[in-house]
Amino acid sequence: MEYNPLKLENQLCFPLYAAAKEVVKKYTPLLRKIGLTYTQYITMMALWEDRAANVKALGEKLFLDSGTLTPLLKRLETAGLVERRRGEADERNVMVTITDKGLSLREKALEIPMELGRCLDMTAADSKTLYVLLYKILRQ
Amino acid sequence: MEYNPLKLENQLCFPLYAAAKEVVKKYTPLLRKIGLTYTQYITMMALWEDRAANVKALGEKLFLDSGTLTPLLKRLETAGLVERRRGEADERNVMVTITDKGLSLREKALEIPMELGRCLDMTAADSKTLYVLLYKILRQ
DNA sequence: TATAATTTAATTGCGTACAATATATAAGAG
DNA sequence: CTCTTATATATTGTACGCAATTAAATTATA
Repeated sequence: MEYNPLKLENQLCFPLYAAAKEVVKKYTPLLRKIGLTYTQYITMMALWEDRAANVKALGEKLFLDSGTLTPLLKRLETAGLVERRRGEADERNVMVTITDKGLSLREKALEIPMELGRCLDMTAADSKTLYVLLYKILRQ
Repeated sequence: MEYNPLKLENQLCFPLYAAAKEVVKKYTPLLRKIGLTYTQYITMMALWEDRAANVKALGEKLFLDSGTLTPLLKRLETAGLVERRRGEADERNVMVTITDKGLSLREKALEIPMELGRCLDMTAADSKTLYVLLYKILRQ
């Protein structure tokens, strides 16, 4: 029997693609409670770490481009979670700053990682291995 | 220093989400040559294995629902790669059948897995480990 | 066997994703 | 000090991706 490189079962990318979607799907009902999508959630996570960043820096951190971030940030702004302001020194930059409301949302989000962990059910060792391998891919 | 569950660095889902997108992005220029998106590509892969399947079966195999598949399959039909026909025994089903053109596209796609492998650059052992872990997630 | 419950796709609405392009600002070259 | 080049966002267009709903066909049940 000849090896078939186009068999779904022989793909590495397919389970990567599918697993990512399935896990994001598990987040959805949890994030709904705090009114965020998954992409908005990781954006807020970046801003919970550093209260301000320009679009470019956010994009590099989150692996997203302005085509995704600009409308997303406008939605977060409409929700009162962030502010967007053109940079004063360099007007090409748009500084995104988290608001008090955005900061306080963090308290409500604190339970989410643990709740998700419960429905993911992987050993610590497997999680660590997976984590390392995924960052190997991201570093390329 | 207290453990911060909401740090991007401490997430497992984030690199999963980001790596999946990055890998799909690597496929894009290769798939463009044969006129497919990544999702269309895995759909064709399913049909290269089994020349016909209904939407439900495709959805289960590919982890996609009809909201994604219906318009995607219509595009593949417009491109002449598949045919869609209501089932005769059970008219709820829509049978998707690959055309000759769809079958012959497989030849052009044969190089893609190897080309991608070259720009992914993981050891066989790492690939295998990752594969197993991703399917652990998918089985839940 | 009439009716209720289930199943299968399609549709709707919203939010990503991203390539390609446009626009505005800033930096660099001559 | 112009003119070119580079940089940072925004916009446009296409294609997902999925929750929720709808519609039609089938199956189960009283």
